[in-house]
Amino acid sequence: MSVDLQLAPKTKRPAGERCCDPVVYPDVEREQARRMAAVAKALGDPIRLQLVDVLRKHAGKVCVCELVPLFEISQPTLSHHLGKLRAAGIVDSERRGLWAYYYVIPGALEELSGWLS
Amino acid sequence: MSVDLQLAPKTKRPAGERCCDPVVYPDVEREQARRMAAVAKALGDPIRLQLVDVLRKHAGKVCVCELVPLFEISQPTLSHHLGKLRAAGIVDSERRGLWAYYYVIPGALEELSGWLS
DNA sequence: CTATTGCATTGACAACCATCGTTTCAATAG
DNA sequence: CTATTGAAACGATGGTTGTCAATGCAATAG
Repeated sequence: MSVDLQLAPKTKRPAGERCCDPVVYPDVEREQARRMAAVAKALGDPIRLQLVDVLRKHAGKVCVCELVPLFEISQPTLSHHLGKLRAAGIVDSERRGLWAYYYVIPGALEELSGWLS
Repeated sequence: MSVDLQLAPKTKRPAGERCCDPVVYPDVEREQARRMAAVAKALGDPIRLQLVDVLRKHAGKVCVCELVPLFEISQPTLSHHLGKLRAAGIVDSERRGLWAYYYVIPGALEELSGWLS
């Protein structure tokens, strides 16, 4: 994430003049921003953030039935949240018999994490 | 962010038994999750994320009129986005003369950044 | 001082998307 | 067969995102 904009001088000007010239914004930036915003948006719910937290701790895999009692929401709602995290590319699941085991995809949070720090 | 849950064993069980016992979830965790999710939510839009990026780069202050030409949205819409970032405690503004200068509040992203990495 | 110009915020509104529960269903195990 | 897990479908509610119009302020012009 590097922008390098040519910002107009922030000095006082007489009224009647334009404030600043338009600046082109690189498209690459826009794509990166779109990706990172999608991840951030998926994390923008306390339940989903806690879900990711639990899944990251238990690096292996956690079955959905173990997640349900942690939150005061119904099982279908939890399933819905997991589906959103999966759609955002943050987690994935693996079905073994009756149970579905979720895990955080390695590196899924790297881009955002790197940009933030 | 430390959860320390007592997860039930992920072994196969005969049908007819409950999958796992309910587990208490620490309230402290919940508050942290709520705070970080609020920040993530504010960053969950490409425009807002790029706004934060630009403001972080120009650590000083950038006037709104310089931000407008960077995005293909109207000025009021940009103002709304800035308002959301301010409501989330990520940025603040300072008015000098005609212009409003925005800056990222130091440390505003630290908690989320630390949890992510 | 008053009028005018320009920057930024705020409000109202339409269109869209998210959240959540209830119900339903496919798949699996006994 | 029955019981269980987890996901999909539906609808009700509420929140986002965007525009335009109106307002609040600062600074210059007369």
